[in-house]
Amino acid sequence: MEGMDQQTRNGRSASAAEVAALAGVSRQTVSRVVNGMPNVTEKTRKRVLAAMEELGFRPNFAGAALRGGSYRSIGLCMYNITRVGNLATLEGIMQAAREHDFAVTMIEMGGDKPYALADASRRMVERPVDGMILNMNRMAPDFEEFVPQPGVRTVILSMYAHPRCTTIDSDQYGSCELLTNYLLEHGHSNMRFVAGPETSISSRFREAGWRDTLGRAHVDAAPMLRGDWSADSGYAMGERIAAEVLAGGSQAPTAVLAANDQMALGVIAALENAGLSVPDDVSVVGIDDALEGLVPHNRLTTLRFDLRGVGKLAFEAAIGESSSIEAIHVPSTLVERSTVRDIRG
Amino acid sequence: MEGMDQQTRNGRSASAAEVAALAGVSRQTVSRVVNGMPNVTEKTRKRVLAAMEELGFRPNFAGAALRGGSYRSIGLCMYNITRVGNLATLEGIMQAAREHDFAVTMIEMGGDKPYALADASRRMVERPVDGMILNMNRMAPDFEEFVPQPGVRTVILSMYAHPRCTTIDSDQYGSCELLTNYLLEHGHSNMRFVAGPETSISSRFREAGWRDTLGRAHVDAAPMLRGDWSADSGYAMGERIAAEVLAGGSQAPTAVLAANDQMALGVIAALENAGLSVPDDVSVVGIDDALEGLVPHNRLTTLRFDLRGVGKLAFEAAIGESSSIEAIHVPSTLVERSTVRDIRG
DNA sequence: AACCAAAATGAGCACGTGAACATTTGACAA
DNA sequence: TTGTCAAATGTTCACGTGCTCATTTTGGTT
Repeated sequence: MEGMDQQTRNGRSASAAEVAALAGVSRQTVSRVVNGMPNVTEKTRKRVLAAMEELGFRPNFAGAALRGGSYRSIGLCMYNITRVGNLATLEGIMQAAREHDFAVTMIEMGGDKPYALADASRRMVERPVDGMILNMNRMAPDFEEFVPQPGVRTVILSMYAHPRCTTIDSDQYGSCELLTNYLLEHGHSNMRFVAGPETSISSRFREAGWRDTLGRAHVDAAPMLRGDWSADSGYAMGERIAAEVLAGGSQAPTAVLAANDQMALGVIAALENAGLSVPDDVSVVGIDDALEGLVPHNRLTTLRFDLRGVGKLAFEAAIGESSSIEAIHVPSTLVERSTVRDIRG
Repeated sequence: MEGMDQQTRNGRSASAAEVAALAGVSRQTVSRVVNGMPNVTEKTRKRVLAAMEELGFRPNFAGAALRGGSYRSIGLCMYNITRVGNLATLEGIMQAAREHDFAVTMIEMGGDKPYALADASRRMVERPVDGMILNMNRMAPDFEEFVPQPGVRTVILSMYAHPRCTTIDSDQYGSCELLTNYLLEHGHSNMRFVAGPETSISSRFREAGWRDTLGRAHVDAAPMLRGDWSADSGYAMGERIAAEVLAGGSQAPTAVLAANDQMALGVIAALENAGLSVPDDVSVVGIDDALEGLVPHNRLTTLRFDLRGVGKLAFEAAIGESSSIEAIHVPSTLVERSTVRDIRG
């Protein structure tokens, strides 16, 4: 306990020079001990460590960085942490950072309107970071012409490729391609799609994946239903779908592809309330695999993104030496549970 | 566009000295322009700004911090970002940080076992931070004897008071006190409590709040049911409760207090599956208000924590000049929906 | 004892900045 | 023109560190 409350001169913590003076060695020897370099006698090392302990020595970050050049930290600019996907990505980034003994310096862009990448980049670059990851969940107005700060590797989380920065995202398009094919293979040629809000880029790519896949299979797409990601909006669309099913006829859908799990949950609730069975009457699939632990008896067939993988790749691209610019789409995995029935033959 | 791709010597970005040379002024004048100090001719200022633009000047963070002392950044050590509560708190912290033009430097503690506060503090303190917030969601083994790093204001997110650090948390104890009284006031003197896992501190405080409140009201507490926060564990407990209700008798419960919303959801599902009605046969309340948008027709009466408020207070305590040490418990708000029935009289 | 190589330690510089202090410039009144 | 004073600009120093290079010490061999 002793030596913990010592008043350090001037409010700053002790410097290596003071430790050196107390231990009776040179400052350089202290530096060697701190950095774990060889060529220090065990006896000397102990004396220095004791002095460090006594003074509560904290290596000055600025001094080290000024000399060494690296901050061992990457910047992360987030638009909206609350969104589930962003959170898991953040976790992937944090995990990779920990493995490399990096810290993550975060800033959040406020307001509701999409921010310019240049603004985020400028704010971030005045911080001690070795690289940066910019999250862009709505379309940034300056996406095409954005030029990253020289000397700071910049990675953008986006489905779109960029001429000067590596971009990374879950393969939103491919996810719906996969799910649509999955439903087609199970005999569901008449399906409904419940989209997310128009403003969301993910939503647009998911919709395109669904529409294009149907097109490639020469199946006509029924008019799309639009929700807002919430379970209640899914419920509302589910009521419409239930009416179509109950009305019968050749146009009656046999399956629903919802652009996220919450909406899928709403759709299922509406169908069941209308007296229909899932999957006996209608099959339903969602996207995100976000209901784990949240809902009892979760049985929704859905798609899981490798968001931690996205975070990990983003981190590695941000600190990587390779100057190659790539557009990486991380594939997702189908999670088969029991809301889809095979109606072939 | 011009001047954006210039090769900076040695990989480092241009220094103020180089800007000064190009602009034909002294380095100090550049410094004055950068920091917006007065006493610079408009003509000179323009020349300097042009030179900065041309060289892509980025003020060296380390140099400035070395001289100035402040990093305008606070450290945040998180145990598990994924937990819903932690996320909202993080958001509160980020928002407050943005208002003060601070960045947040995060590190995550890995592994499953509770980490020592001293470890987190040591790892954090070697980063450029002016203060730090330590999140402690399980009991840290060194909580009582922990001594914060000198010169770095340290705030702990915890229900327990600490002799040397300000602590802040949502009032977990008070939350269950409030809900228990709420149920009692509505005539439910026979209620069941579905607790979270034993390892969780929040869970322990919630349980104590429930138990003590019943004690103060001289009402006997029925044996506690233990879940693990998940909806499925709530469902399992709900089945037991349904059996008790259907068995009838004076010991049959009329209400359930679940320690979080997911478990409450599971309880409701089990009760309804057993043919019981909520709230006509049994009233149910949860805690967290975490189901918004996630579940269709959310009607759960629950309690909302002011997690953003917690984050904001934590940030302000971490950068505050006041050296007073407090234990702050942020109160929560009852969210009345329709899963509780008044059965008085 | 004398010598030598290797290990341990020390001295000095450079990093880029802000502040205190010193100097120059420019405008205006006498 | 000259003197005066404030504004503008320049000079020097210190911040705390890591690296390079110089010096001292150690331990073993002849």
